Amino acid sequence: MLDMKLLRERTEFVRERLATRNAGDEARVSEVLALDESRRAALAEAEQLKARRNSTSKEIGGLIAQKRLDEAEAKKAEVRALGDRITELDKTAAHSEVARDSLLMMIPNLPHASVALGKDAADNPEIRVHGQKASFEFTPYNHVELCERLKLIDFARGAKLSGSGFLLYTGWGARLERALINFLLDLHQREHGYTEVAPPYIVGEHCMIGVGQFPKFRDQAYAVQEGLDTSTMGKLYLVPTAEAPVANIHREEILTEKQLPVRYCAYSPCFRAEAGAAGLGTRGMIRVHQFDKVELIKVVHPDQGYEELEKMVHNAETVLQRLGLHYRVINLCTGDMGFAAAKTYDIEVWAPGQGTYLEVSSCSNCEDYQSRRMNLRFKRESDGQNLFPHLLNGSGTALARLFVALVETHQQADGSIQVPEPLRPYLGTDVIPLAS
RNA sequence: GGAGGGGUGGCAGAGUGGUCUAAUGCGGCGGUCUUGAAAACCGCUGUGGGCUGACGCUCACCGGGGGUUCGAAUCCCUCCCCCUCCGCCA
Repeated sequence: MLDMKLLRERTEFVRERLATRNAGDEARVSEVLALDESRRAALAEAEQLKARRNSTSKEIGGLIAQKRLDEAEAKKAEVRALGDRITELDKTAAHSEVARDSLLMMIPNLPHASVALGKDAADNPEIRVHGQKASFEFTPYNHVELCERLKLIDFARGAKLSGSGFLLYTGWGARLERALINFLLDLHQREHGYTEVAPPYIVGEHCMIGVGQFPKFRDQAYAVQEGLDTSTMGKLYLVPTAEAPVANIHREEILTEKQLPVRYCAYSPCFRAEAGAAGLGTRGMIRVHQFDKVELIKVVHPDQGYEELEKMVHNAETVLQRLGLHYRVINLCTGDMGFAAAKTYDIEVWAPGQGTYLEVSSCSNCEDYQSRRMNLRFKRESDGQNLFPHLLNGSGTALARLFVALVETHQQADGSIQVPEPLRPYLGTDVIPLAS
C-alpha cells in the first residue's frame, strides 16, 4: 500500500501519478485523508487522557498503601469517568483506521517516473527484439495440432478429469514439461545467482494481501476448504503464482542491510480461476486454470531496485535465447500495469503456429508497495533506521506458453520436434518423434 | 482426531493485580585500563504511533483479538502458533 505520510505531504503528486493509470483511483484520495485526519484527532485526545489516567492510577496505588482509602475512592471515581471517554475515542480512532486502511488497500501503486503514459496495451512501447520470426518451407501446425499428433497432451481427458482449462500432459509432453522446469531452475540457480526454494502451493490470505492480490482480486483465486468444515473456507488459497509464498518469506522481519539483495527462484504450479476471462472456452494451452511457472523474486535495497529489475529481465530473456526462440520485450504503460507494480517489463515470445506473440514473463519492481503491506523491512547500517526494501518479481518463465512457442518454433517437416541443444540432457533425446 | 505442555526483549530466562520505567545472565555497540588483545569495570542496547519549529513530551505493544479493574505481562473469554505423546496417513 501507499505511504500514508506521502499521501499527506504530497497529496497532489499522488493524485497525479494515480491518474496516469486511468482507473479513477485518484478520486479516493480525499476520503483517505479525511479518515486519517479523524483518526489522528481522536488519537491525540485519547492519549492525553490516557497519560492522566496512568499517573492518577499510580497515585491511587500510593494512597491505598498509606491507607488513605477515602481519597483513593475519590480518585477512582475521577478516573472511571476518564475511562468512558477514552473508550469512546479509542473506538473512533480504530474505526477510522480500519476504514482508512481498507480504502488504502484498494489503491494501486504509483507508476515510476520512467514509465510511458498510456491508456492500454496498445500504448506499450517496445524496448527490444531478439531474433526473428521462424520461417518454414512447409505449412506449420499450431500447438494443438502438434500436441495431438505427437500425443504430448490429452486435451479431452484433461477436461474429463477437471473441466475445461486443465491439461493432461502425456508421454514426451510430460517429460518435456519436467525437463523445462529443471532447465529453468538450474539456469537461475547455477548461473544467475538465485537461491532455489520450494514453497507451499497453498497460502494463507495474509500472503495474498501482502503481494496485493487481495482484497481486489479475490474473485480470481481458488479458495480452499478443509473437508466438510465450511468454517475453514477462504482461509487458504491455491497459489496463483509462486510470488505469493516466496515474496512473503521474510514478511514481518527486519533484515540486516548486509543480507540484501535476497534472490530466490522457485517452481510452482499456478492456479487461476480466470473468472470472466475470454478465450477459456477454446482448446489449447494459452489460457488455462493451472500451469507451471518458475518465478524469480528479489528483496533489494531501494537504491538498487531498478538496476536489479533490468538484470531480472535479462535473466528471463536468457531462457528464450537458450531455447532459440524469437521474442520482444515491452514496457507496460501506466494504464496497463498491474496493481502492485511501479514498473513492468513483459516478455512476449513468438508462436509461429498461432501467428502471435505470447506473454511468457512479466517482471516488475513493486518498490515498497508490497513490503509495506507485509511489514518487511531492513535496518540501514549508517543510522539504524528501518526502511522498506524494494520487492521485485518476475516470471522466469511461465511454462505452458513457453511449451507452445517451443513446439511450434522447432517443428520439423516430418512432423517431429527438434529439441534445442541445452534441453537435450534434460530430456534425453534430440528429437521428439511423431507418435506411432 | 485425542491427551498434555508451552508462547515474555537479538537469545536464554524470572515475573501470577500497584516505582514493571520488565529482574538476572549471554550476545552486540561504545568507553576506561593496555604497546595491542583478553580480563575487569562503566554506560548504552526493541517496535510502531501521536503532538512539537526544535530540545523534547506522550501513547501503545510481554503470540493475536476481546473483557474485568482506578490500575493487567499477571485474572477471565476467544482465536492462532509451537512442542511431546497417542491414533490415522503418503
